[in-house]
Amino acid sequence: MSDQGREELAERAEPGPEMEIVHLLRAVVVDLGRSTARFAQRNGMHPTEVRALIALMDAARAGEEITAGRLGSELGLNSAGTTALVDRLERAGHVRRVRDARDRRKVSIEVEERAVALGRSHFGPLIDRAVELLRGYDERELAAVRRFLTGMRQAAD
Amino acid sequence: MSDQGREELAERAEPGPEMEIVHLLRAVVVDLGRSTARFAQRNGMHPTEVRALIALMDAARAGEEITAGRLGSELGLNSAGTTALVDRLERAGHVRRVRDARDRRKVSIEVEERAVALGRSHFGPLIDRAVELLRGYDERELAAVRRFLTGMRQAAD
DNA sequence: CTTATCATCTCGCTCAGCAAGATACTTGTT
DNA sequence: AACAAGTATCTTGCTGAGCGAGATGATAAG
Repeated sequence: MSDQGREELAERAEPGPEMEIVHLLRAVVVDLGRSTARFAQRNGMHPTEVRALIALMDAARAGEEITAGRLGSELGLNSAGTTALVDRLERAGHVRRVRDARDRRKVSIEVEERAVALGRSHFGPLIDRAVELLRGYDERELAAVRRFLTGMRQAAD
Repeated sequence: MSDQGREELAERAEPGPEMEIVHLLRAVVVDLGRSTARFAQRNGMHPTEVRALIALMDAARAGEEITAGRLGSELGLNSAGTTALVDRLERAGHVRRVRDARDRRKVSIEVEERAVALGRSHFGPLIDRAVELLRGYDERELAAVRRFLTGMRQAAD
């Protein structure tokens, strides 16, 4: 037990290459957050609105219809907040409400082309840069990055 | 010009292993954000307050004194918002104000031990998991992850 | 000693998000 | 068919984070 304690202490004192990467990942998360906030502000949006658009585009890419309620729970908003959010997005012309034909209580949210283009204009270059970087990687290096990110994703729960 | 357009279209249609990793990184950012939000809520904090604590601990690790003003600009808040933020953190006992002895206009912010422990209780396991994951990596794999993260950080500006 | 500049704080306001409840539609039961 | 219960969204009134403008206190320059 006291050996265990001493080992842990030593581990904290000596950073090592693993800790460097942990801090690097945190820095990436912070910096991407900042970049997203800048994008939001430049376009008169709240960060939550950007998060909503990203969630909507993700769903669209996966071929899923997304309703107001599902969007809200995805973002951790209650129903009132969700309604207000969709109102703002709709007023800004980023999104449109479509009443579901089968279950007319449901409202599915569709992203306007305009919003997709806007998002691409900001995140496109960033994505291009990432792809460019990764093109120089061989199979084992790609696998290493993939494994690390997948592991971090699971650890976040 | 139309050839260019067709090529671009083809590139979007065929994702490739690079795009998979880009989406994975985005997912990690989103999931870590969610995890941070959960931590904030469980402890009755606003996300901004958590961001502030992280910024303060970063500064402390780097051995820098951080003033109210510097913290505010780090977080993109104006002076009024910064004062309110520090008020809340101080009231919750996460932080204390210390008037600078040399320039008595300045107020440097110091993190209480309690807040450090709280942060460790949530992010500690996540960090441990990351270190554990990376222990299995050889030098080239570590370098690949490091290069990718560093590149993404630079691209975020 | 006066004026300019800087760091922080105070005041009044705006607006995102919450809690509670209303409205509209669907499904199951008798 | 009629009614009750459940589900999805919207409405209302409120709390509180953050902003703009300006006050206060401290330092620096003339």
